[in-house]
Amino acid sequence: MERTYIKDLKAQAGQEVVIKGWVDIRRDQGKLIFLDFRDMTGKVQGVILPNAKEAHDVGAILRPEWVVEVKGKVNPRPPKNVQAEKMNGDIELEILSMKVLSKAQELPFELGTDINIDTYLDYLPLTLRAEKQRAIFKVQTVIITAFREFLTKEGFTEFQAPKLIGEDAEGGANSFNIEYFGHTAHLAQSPQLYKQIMVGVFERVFAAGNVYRAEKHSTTRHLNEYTSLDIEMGFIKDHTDVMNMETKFLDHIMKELAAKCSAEFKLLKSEIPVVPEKIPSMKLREAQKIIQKEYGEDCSKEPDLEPQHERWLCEYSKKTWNSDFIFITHFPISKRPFYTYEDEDDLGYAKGGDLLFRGVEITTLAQRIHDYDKLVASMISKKLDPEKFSYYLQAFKFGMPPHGGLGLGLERLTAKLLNLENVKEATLFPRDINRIDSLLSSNKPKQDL
RNA sequence: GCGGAAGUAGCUCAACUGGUUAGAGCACUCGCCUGUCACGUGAGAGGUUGCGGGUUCAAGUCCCGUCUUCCGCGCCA
Repeated sequence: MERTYIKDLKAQAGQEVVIKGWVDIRRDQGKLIFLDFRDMTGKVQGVILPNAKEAHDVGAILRPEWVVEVKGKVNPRPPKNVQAEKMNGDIELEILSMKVLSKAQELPFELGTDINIDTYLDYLPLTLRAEKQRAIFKVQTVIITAFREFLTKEGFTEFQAPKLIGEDAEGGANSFNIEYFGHTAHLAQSPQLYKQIMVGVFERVFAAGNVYRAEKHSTTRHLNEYTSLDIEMGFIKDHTDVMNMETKFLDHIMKELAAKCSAEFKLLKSEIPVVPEKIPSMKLREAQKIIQKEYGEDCSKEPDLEPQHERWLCEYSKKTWNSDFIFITHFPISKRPFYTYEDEDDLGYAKGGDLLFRGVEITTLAQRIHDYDKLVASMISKKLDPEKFSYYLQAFKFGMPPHGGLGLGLERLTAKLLNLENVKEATLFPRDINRIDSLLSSNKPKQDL
């Protein structure tokens, strides 16, 4: 008999069907045993009636996470037992027979109960199965898909940026070194240089891939491996074209989430933000004045925003313009990377900035220098050796349009969208300073093998 | 790297100013239960209180060292 997915059971009322999945919960009442089953499409309650002897024998030994094949009859529930708010709350599967496809050991904890984050991370192959985690990563998939859809429609071409980088790594201090056939190579900190090269090829490009930062930070918003959603576009007027493009793709993402993930947002008790037609935007110096006026802290001499400042500005933006988003532009050019374009009308400051969302920075964007001589001069002023970037510089030697782009931290966006306390909860298998799965964790729990 | 907090049963947590045999809920084992849906219910098993040293008649509790984790900061997305 062919497998029926749990979401389709209702249409099979009165019929005998076979479902396959996991045991979610067992409620054993002796003569009556209730079992909730889960497959990729949903959940359903099964009931073993007293006369189903063989099914009863199997049902009595089943435990959570056992994998089973169940033959049963789809029945409407007795009216007083209907649970209208639940999926399949008006039907149940009368279990006729069951086959155990795989047993599960005793669980270290009940799925879905509160556990500490280190326990959560120690047991990811199990904890990721919980309803909350599946909701988080479904939302994340919808974000990526919507990002792809929108940009493709806008004429962007997706490309795969290399993760193995030679000498021309942007920074150096915070890149991972790897042994590469007798040389030292690096893991990519960003697809930046490649996406600029690709502007020379396709004008508009994007990439969604992992990047690596060898930074010894330990916060709820940092990862050593994260997913960067990157775009780069040619023939722009200035950085505001990039800001407008980001506004539009964020709007599309939020609309897709509203259409496809309302149940997930409800489960995670979070609201889908509205993207204003024009996201509030101000220069760093204006933002610093607001901080002084509203919050009484003088940070006007600082070249950057501190995490507390970012939280304040988001609070202010929400209060003043009812926006969860705010752009802060024109950071000192001296603090930005060598390829950043200086504003001719505001010398010393960058044509670009950050996008803040619900208290954290999720994007850095800018117009880039497209003139070969200016770019080389900028490298030299930053004490970088143009020789090491000769490969990248070819793109500029051979003609590049004015262009700009952005990078968006997928896990930060996901975490803030869903009110998650730690960005690690928005990462399937987070890498941090003391964890690659369990490999770096010296006091991990002893596990039965 | 710096600062703060914490480490007690498989998990989540209690245990007062040091004082009987370190407790509870969930999970687990063995029963009872024909409408549960976090089922209920009776009993049971489960501990080197992270590790090492010290003070004390007595240490989960106080002191020193050490390891680990979480949170904050710098840096960043």
